Amino acid sequence: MEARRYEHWEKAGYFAPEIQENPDAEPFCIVIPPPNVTGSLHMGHALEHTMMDALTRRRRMQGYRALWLPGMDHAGIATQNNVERELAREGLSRHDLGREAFVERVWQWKAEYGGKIGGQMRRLGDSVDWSRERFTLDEGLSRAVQTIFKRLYDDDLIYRAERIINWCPRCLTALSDIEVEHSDDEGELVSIRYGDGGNSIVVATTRAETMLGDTAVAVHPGDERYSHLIGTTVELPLTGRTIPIVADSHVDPSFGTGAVKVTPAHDPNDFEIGRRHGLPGLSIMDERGVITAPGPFQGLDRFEARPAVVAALRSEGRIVAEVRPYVHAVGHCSRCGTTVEPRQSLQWFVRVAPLAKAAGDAVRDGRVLITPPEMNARYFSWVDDMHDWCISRQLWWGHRIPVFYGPNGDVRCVGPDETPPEGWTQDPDVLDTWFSSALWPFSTLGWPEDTADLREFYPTSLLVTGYDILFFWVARMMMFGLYAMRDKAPSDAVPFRVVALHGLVRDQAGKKMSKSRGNTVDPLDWVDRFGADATRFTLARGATPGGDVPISEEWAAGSRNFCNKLWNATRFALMNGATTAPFGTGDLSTPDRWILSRLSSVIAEVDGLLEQYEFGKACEALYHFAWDEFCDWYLELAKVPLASGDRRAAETTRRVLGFVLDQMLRLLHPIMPFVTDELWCALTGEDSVMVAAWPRYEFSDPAAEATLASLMRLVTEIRRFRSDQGLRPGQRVPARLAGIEGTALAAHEDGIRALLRLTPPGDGFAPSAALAAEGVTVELDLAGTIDVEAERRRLEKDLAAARKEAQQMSAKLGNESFTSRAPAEVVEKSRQRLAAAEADIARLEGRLATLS
RNA sequence: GGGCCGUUGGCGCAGCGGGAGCGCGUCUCCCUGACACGGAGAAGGUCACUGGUUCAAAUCCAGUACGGCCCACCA
Repeated sequence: MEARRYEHWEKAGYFAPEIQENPDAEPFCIVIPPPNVTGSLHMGHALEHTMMDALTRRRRMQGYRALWLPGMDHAGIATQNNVERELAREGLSRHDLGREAFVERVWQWKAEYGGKIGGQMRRLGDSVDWSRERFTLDEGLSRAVQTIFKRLYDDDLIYRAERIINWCPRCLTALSDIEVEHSDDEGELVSIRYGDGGNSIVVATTRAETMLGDTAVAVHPGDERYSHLIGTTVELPLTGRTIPIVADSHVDPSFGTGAVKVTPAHDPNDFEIGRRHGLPGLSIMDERGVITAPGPFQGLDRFEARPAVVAALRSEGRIVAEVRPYVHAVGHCSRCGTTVEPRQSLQWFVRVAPLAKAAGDAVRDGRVLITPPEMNARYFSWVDDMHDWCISRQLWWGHRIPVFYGPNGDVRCVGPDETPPEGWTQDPDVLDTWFSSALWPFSTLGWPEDTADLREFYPTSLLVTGYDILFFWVARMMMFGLYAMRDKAPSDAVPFRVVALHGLVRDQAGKKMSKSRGNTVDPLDWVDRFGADATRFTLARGATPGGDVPISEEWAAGSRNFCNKLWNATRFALMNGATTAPFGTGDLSTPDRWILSRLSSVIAEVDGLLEQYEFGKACEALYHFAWDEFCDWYLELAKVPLASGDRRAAETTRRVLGFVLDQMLRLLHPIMPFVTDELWCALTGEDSVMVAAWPRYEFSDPAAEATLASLMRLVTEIRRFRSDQGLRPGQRVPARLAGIEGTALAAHEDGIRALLRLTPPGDGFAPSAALAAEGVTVELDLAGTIDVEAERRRLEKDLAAARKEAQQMSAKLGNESFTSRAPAEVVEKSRQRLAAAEADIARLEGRLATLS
C-alpha cells in the first residue's frame, strides 16, 4: 500500500507548509543535503532521510509550518566524468563537441537520469515539498552564486593567484584540499648525491623525477653539518645545471639527511621556500603528468620517468646506499583515484581567514549548536586552521566564473544584472561544486531576492548530516551564510540553528559500507523486500547522536515483524469493534488505567527523545510499549471483558483499545509513515495520520501500575513453575487462587485465569515473597503429577540466589561507613532488599521441607 | 605526525557513581479464535588490562593493549 499512500499524500498537498493555516504557527525548515544528480541513494542517505523525515513529520503534526525542502547538486566533476565516459563509448571527447554542445549534452543526461533520486525518495516516504525542489545549477541558484561571487570579489575576499594547487592529471582540473584523499602508499625513498667531492650533499626523495625541476637544495640554518655549504652551489645531476644551497627553517634536520631538494613548481613546501629565497620555479611536467623537460625523459609519463631517472642516476653513480621501500601518505583525486600532482598554476581563491573566523565564532558563542558536542572539536580544528580555498575548476559543467578580461588586460567581475563589455572574454573556468553548495540554505529559499520563504524559513531550523562532511560542507555553509546575511542580527544570520550529526552506516561486521568493499546494501532492495517502514525503523533504531549505525538483514526482518505485529494488533482491535469514541474515566478497569498511564509516560518519553535526536532510544521505547505492554499484556487482558456478557465493560474496552492504538500509531508515524497511516485511517475513518495532532496526553495512575506489576509477576511466576514442571502451556490446569481476596488482584481473577488457562481448584504453588507480602497464595491442583526433582532443583537454585542477596545486603548494612555516608534512600532500599531476600529464604526453605 | 571515539553475554549495541539490560541468535514447550514474521519459559557476562579516587566503580581519574574514524604541505 506504500505507493498508493504516498500518491495520496502528495496529491492532497500535505507536504507543503501551507497546509498549516494558522498564521501564528511557528516555521520549521530543513533543507536537504543535496544528493548528486549522478548518483542514487545509498543507505547513508536512507538514514539521513529517515531522520529528517521523522523530525519534519513530528513538527508538522505539532502544528508547525513544516518545510522539508528537496533538491540536488550538479556535482561538477562527477557528472562531467559520467557524461565524458558515455561520450567515450561513442568514440568522442568533450572537445569534439565543443563547450556549448557538451554542456547541452550534460543537461540532456540530467533530464534522463536526474529523476531517479526523486523516485527513490518517494519510495522511502520522504515528505518533502516537491513544489519547492531546487537544483544547484538552476537559474535562481546561479544568480545567487554570481551575486555572492561579486560581493566577495568587491570585498577583496576572492583573488586570483599563481599557486601550487592539487591537480588531477586525469580530470585535468585543480582540486581543493577536501577533494584530495590521502592514503598510505608504498613508494621508494631514493637518496641522491648532488655535486661532487667535498662540495656535495645527499638529498632523499620519493618523487625522483621531480629533481629535473630542482632549483636549490635547502638545509636547516642551525645544522652544523652543512653550515659550510650554505651559500655555495652544487651541480644538479643529469641536467648540467648548477643550483644554490640555501638555509630555511622549514627543513627538519632530524629527517633523512637533513637536506631537501627544492622543486618550487611541483611541491607546495618548496614553492614557499622558493618564494622566501627568490628561487625560480621550473615546470617539468604538462597537465597530464608527462615530462616536458628537454632531454632523454621528455615525453615519459611521471610514473615511467621515475624509475628511468633513478636508473640514469644509478649509472652515474649518484645513488647513495640502497633505494628503500617507503610507505607514505599520497594524495588521490577523490573522484577518480588518480595520484594528485601538485602543480603551479593560476587559479581563483577565496580568502577564508575572516569568513572562517566568523564560522567558528557562531559555534563558539552558541548561535549554532552542534550535536553531539564531541564533534565541536573537529569543527574547530578545521575552521581555525583552513587554507585559502581554491575555487576554480578547469571543467565545463558548473557555474562559470563571472569574471571578464578586456583586450587591454583589464579584469572585471560582472554581477547578475550587469552585462559584460563588448569584446571582452569570460574566464573559461567554472566554480568548485562546493561553492554553490555553500549557499544552499538560503539560495534554495530564494536569496538574493527578498522572498516570503526566505523571510519565514531562514535561518533554517536544523541541518541533518554525517559527521564525515562536517568540514567540507557545514563549515562552508556557515562561512557563506553568515557573510551573505550579515545585515541581519547576528543570531539570525546563521544558516541553521542546530547541526545534528549522524554516523556512518556499517555492515554487521562493523565495516563501513563502500562500493570497493562490496558490502553495500541498496536501500530500495530492502524497501522491496521488507517495506519502507521496516527499512526506516531499522535505521532509526540503530541511530544514536553522532554514532555509527550497524545494520543487517536480521534487523530488517525484525523490523518487518514489528510492522506485522502492529498490523495484526490493529486487525484484532478492529475485529473486536475498537473505536475512537470517547470513554468515561469512571468506567475504566484497572488494566485500562494501567495502559493509559503507561501510554502517557511513553508519549512524554518518546517526545523528549525525538527532541534530542535520540532515535534509537525512541524506537526502543515504542517497540517495547507496542509489543510487550500493549500486545502481550493489554490485548490479552482485554479479551476477558470483550468476551464477557458485560456490555458496558466491553464497550469501554473497545474505546480504550481504540484510543491507545490511535495514539500509538500517531507516535510511530514519523518513523513508520506508511503502515501507521494505513492502520490509523482504517481505525478512525479519517484521511491521514500525517496531519493528525501529535499526541499529548496526561494520565497517571501509580496504583494501577502497581497492581498490574503484581499481576504480571504472579502470572510469570506460575508460568515459570509450569514450564519447569513440563506442563503444556495450552493445557488447562485446575487451580484455586487463594489469598487474593481483599488484595488488589482480587478483581482480576478472571484475567489471571485467562492468561494462565486455569480452571478451579488446585494446590501446589507458593508465590514469591513480594506476592506473599500482598497476601497472595495460589494453589494449583496438579493431580499428583508434580516432578519433585525438577521442583527441588528450582527451589535450591532460587534459595542460593536469595541467600547470596541476603548476605550481600547484610554485609553492606553492617558496614558503618555505608550506613552513615550513603544517602538515606539508598540505605533504605538495601534494607528492603534484605527483608525481601530473608522472606524468600523462609518461603523456599519451608517449601523444600514439605516438597515430598 | 595531530586529534577524536570505542573495548559490556555467540553477534550488534544501551547503561556512565548505589539491584548487569535490550535486539538477534541459542535451548525447552506450544499451530490456544490478531499475529508461528507468533506465544510462554530458560540458559548465557568476574562490563579489555593495570593502578588510583570513593562507604560504594561497568560507570570517575591515570596508564597499557587492541580496534575504528577524522585531519595532515613526513622531503
